[in-house]
Amino acid sequence: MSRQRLSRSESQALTRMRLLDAAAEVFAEHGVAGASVERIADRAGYTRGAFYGHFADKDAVVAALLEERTRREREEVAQLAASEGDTWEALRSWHRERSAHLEDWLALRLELVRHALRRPPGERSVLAQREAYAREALTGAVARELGTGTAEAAFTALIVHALEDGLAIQRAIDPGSVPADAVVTATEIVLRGARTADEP
Amino acid sequence: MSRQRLSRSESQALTRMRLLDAAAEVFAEHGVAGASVERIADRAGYTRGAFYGHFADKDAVVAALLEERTRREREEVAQLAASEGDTWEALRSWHRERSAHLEDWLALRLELVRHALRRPPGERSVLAQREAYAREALTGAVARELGTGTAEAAFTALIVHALEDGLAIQRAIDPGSVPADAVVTATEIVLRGARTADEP
DNA sequence: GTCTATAAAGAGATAGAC
DNA sequence: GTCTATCTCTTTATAGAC
Repeated sequence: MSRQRLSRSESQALTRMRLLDAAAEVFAEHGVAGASVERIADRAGYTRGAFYGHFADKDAVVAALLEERTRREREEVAQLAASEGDTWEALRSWHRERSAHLEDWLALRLELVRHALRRPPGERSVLAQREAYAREALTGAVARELGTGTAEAAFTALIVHALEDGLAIQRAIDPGSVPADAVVTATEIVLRGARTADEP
Repeated sequence: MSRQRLSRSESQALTRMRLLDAAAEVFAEHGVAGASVERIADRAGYTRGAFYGHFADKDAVVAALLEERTRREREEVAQLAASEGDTWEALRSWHRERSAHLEDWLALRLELVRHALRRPPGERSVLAQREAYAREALTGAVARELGTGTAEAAFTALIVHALEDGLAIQRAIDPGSVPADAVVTATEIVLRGARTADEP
């Protein structure tokens, strides 16, 4: 690598990645439907010709973006799960980091959710799998925290997972009314409630 | 009213309402940016001429829609709060009813959230006020349920409020993994956790 | 008030030059 | 691989008829 001339496939991949990142930004700003191919290419520093050299159309870039983000997230989660220390604490700091770019993240996330929901149920699988995977990881952490099996922990994990979106929305709408670490505090409350439910 | 000929202002208001309802549907299906004025007018049974007779442009109908839905929700919440019976149970059944048209509701809701987030923070007030009002109503109900003051109940109410969006998203993505009454069950868990937190 | 007609701009997608 | 040129279709918004 370093200062060497990029090989053909490397520069190809670079352009593709630049276009993907640009698309993510423009989607977040204007929405998928409101983002023109020209704007995306322009943001990446190219013209439309380059765009169509890498993607068949706008839908293709949405699909590619969803898969790329899903893959990236899988890697991050896998890393968290493999870490030796406190998995729960690791997940917490992950959320804290995310809250720094919360608005951009939420905007893109809502766009991808909306886009997935617009197609028939059978074709929502990429997003559904991403969600399932994230929830599985959370379920493991919750089960460990509560000292129960995964079956009992599943619903609690769902709540925690759902809170991430829900609180992000509330914080984006009115940052003053939602603390930056609301997810962490809320998760503690939910875990306490789940613990109490186990011992009636 | 009844079978009498509509007055001028009545028929005017009727057309406006039809256009608003049509806009809500089309926004939910195609997104605000993906919805053309012609589609909206067509859905309402008119042509674009009628549309431009009532709204300056597409942004105007989004603003009107947000205000109209906010007003409608305020009335519903006010009715709930005024009802003699168990306010909490009334809120629950409200959620249950909503889950029937969950996808449509969520689609429109996410569109309006996205649209609000696309403008500068100062201009998000209509949605922010709507959220604040809903949360206030919830805070009252939570305080009564926990037997605490509103200050202590505020954060718990925020969690419950956020869960509504978060669980709706999860259920829309994969209905099989989220029970229809998940909000109710989750709320019970959260309340239990909040109660335990009060008595350390 | 709502329709039809139309002007003007924007966007998707392809073809050919380099 | 990426650019410029171009074709076509869609959309916005206005103007004038009824």
